[in-house]
Amino acid sequence: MHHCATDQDGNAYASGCPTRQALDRIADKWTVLILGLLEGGPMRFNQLRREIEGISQKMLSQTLKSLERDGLVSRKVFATVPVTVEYAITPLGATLAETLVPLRVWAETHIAQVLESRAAYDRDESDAPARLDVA
Amino acid sequence: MHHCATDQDGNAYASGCPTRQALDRIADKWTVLILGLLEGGPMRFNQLRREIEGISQKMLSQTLKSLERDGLVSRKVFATVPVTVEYAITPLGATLAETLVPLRVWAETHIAQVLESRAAYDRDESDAPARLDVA
DNA sequence: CCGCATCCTTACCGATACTG
DNA sequence: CAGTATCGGTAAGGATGCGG
Repeated sequence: MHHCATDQDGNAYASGCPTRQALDRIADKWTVLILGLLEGGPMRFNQLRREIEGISQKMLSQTLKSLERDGLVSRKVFATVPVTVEYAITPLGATLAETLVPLRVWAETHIAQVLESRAAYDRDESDAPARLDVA
Repeated sequence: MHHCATDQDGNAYASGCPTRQALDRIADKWTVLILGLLEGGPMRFNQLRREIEGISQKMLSQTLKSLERDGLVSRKVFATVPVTVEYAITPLGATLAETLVPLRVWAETHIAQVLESRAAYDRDESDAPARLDVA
């Protein structure tokens, strides 16, 4: 694996490397979810809001704006009586969304193992308290 | 796309859905980078620290611990004079790391377009401050 | 060498209120 | 309906120092 093309000083992941930049872009609570939804077709603001449980209006607005800024999502306004705004994924955004499909598949097939491991770890922690603290 | 198996109320992404849980797991600054490095073979603590530019000792320690807790990374201690600790990716972690390869590829091939779009957006912003949208 | 504990500053993000 | 603006609590995370 070659990691990072802009590697200047021997580090696999320099701070300005494309992987780091892409990660900084998508590594938040909502970006991937929004991209995943828009992959299925254009949606309106409050439609997205309803679909994504727990997102605030502020974060949805903010995330959509940054996605539009980065050319991953497009925004179209319709001058209807109460104004209508439709968000759609761009071709560029679609290429990104595609790379994230395996992640969703992994989640559905492996997340149970993760949760199980986590529970086991926590159980051992409380069984052997003398190891780290208390005592 | 069917999105979420645990969808109870019509939402595509319920808060307890596997995709959300997996996202919460990897959506941080460092997890994906560490997984990517360990995919190439076991590494010691300070070795990882050197490879990942900008990570603090605290975050590396913290992230490794949570990865171990979730069964994605294993930790092995060698009782050498100054103690040696080796981290390795687990089979489960490897399945996750594999799903993230397309993301790194995407980053290297498309991040330039994103940055370009971002620059164009910011340029238009300052050119036409009174403008809201394009109808 | 590995990693935990503490302090402290920042930024995230939800709640609320208000505009077009 | 589709946002923006502001406030404030909280948690992420860097810096430093200590311990095994």
